[in-house]
Amino acid sequence: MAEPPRTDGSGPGTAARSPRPTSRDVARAAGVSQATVSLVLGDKWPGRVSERTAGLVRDTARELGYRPNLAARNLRLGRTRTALLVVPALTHEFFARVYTGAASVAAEHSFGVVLYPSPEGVGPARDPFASARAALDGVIASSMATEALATIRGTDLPLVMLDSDPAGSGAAAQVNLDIADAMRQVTGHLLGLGHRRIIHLASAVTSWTFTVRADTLAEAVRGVPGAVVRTVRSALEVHAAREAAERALRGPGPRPTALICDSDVLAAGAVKAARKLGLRVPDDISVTGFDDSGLATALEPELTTVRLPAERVGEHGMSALLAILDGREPENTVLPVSLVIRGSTAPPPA
Amino acid sequence: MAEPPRTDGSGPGTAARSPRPTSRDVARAAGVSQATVSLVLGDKWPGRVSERTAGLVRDTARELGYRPNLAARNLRLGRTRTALLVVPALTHEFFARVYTGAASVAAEHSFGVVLYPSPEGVGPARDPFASARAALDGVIASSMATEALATIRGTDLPLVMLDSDPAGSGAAAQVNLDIADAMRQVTGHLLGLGHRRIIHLASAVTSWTFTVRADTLAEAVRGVPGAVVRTVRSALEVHAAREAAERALRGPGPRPTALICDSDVLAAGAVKAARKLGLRVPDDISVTGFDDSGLATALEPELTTVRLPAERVGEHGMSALLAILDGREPENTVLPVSLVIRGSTAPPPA
DNA sequence: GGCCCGAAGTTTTACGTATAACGTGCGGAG
DNA sequence: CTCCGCACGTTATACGTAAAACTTCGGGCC
Repeated sequence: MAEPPRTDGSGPGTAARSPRPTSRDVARAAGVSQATVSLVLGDKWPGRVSERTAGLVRDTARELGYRPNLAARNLRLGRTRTALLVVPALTHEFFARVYTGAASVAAEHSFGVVLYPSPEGVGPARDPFASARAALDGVIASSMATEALATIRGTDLPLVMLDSDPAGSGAAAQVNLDIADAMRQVTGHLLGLGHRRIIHLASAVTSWTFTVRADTLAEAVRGVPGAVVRTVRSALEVHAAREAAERALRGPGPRPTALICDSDVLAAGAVKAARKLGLRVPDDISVTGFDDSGLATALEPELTTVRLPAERVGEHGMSALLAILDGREPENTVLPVSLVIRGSTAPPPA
Repeated sequence: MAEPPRTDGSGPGTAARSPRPTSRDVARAAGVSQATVSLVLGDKWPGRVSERTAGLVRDTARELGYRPNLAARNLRLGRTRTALLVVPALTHEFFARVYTGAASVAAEHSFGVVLYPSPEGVGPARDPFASARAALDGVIASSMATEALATIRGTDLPLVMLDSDPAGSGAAAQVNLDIADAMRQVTGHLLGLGHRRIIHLASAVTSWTFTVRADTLAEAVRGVPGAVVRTVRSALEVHAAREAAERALRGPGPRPTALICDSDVLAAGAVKAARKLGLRVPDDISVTGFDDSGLATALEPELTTVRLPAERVGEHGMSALLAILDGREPENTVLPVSLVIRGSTAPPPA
């Protein structure tokens, strides 16, 4: 015979706890059947139960402090109204904002969002699904979280990809940022100011967006006489960026007059490198960021940067997933971005 | 009779999906009973099943792509190995790091962490538990997430509080940062440099830590001749902080020579305010931060700030929760902090 | 030979919920 | 009066898993 959960202290999760009341307890206390309780509390069958009984049941449930057992409900329904969001790291403001957006749309539809921040560096690459500890209805994954993608594809869960190659991502839907446009705007801005020697300070991670950025940049300067772009890569961290930028600025030949950075963090490093070399920003050298994170306006001068609608990415991702789960056709979105011109860019020195 | 989940498209979450194989399917395919499959895959009863059979089952499971249904497992076991982490907002680096720490310890024990970032401003205060969409074993909550606390206390879930008043938090365990010591270190550093007129730039949210900071600060300057601290409050945002700091610096009487800020974000605003008033940092005015977030080293000068072991907070919080669930006595921790002296502090002008 | 024992499975059960299927009175229409 | 239909409940299942309790079989021991 199966035994009830005991308080045998045989491992985490087995401590004694006063057992939560079940719908059956509520039923007993209210003098109705368990089904009636379920009917009332689910209130999706209007008129199925008389107001009198319904009120009684609701009161009883409140008194007993009844909370439906989600595990049981999930099992019964075969779905969980829970989505997995796979991102590289939450400490990157962009992804924290993506989560926020996704969670807010989810909440509107009584969905939950559980995170899988793929472990950086340390620790073995774990199984996103086991780690989530929740039965999932679908997955939203950033293409940046490269390690986890293989595992995810191994399931038949509906998948929405964020910022991934539109061709062959294997996802049921995609939400992309118009990165190419962003790069065109940045380049246009700098070329317009008169810059010709440009450094592209990029993240060390080669993802789809890196390729797009580099390619767009190359194409944008093509045909502009004297314009040259050199790509330098760095870890996504201020100090690493400072060193990379310093090396680049110290390189042989005429000094570049502008730095296009793939994130505000990298831009912060670039600014520090410039200062260290005695260059004023923006008088001697222009710097652009990417993300329009909190950093952008905290720095001095404030960063000219590309504003990314991070929350929108999460919202659209979640909406697309909901559409899929609903049997509707999901939208593939390309979200517009905008260049925010602040104080870190100016015409190059004469 | 109960019906199986249908693909009737009657709402989100009902889309057609190839049904996942169950342990029974694996059993059938392997020619054993369902119980055997469970026994093998749970592998916690060594020797219970012959190696031959076990291998067969494992192979079959792999072939079919079997993944245990967590909802069913959770129901059966009456626990979920899932904890809820309640924080104000993930976009604050500190809390993102707390999450990271908690999630890493959780992962080591096959636990999951689901987040409840209490909605800021917009939206009705939702039910953290309903929103989590997961059956929970316990809760770790920051005292900053004031709104959600009442709901949480309404349950009998084991609760670990972060940064809350040691007296009467109602939690089974606590993890605190030694905020008082931090404030003493900061004040000592500034007083030692010769500062006497100090502004305390604090967050607008009145939580336990605010009280501790203000009190400690007041006590630290007590008895130091001529030393005075004035508290100014601001939203946790660069621009708001800049304005608040500017107002404070423009106030009547001799100008303060140091600003103690309750977060790096506030410090960034303070630095901007100083610059706007034509004051050099640190020559004319000193500024200290709190958190040692990415901002601290991105700014120029780099911030003298209090380093908070955010990840440790999450780790200890999770460990304490695991201890409770395990029936062990949880540790109440007070984590040490350290002052990191960088370039934003110096002796006051002569 | 009788008996007990361990090994290796299998059968059975319960977890708590949602809902299909099934009563059961009562009022009104024919 | 009969019978239908509605309003309001109740009964009975099934979801997939873990594990206790039971079965079967072969061997060792006295």
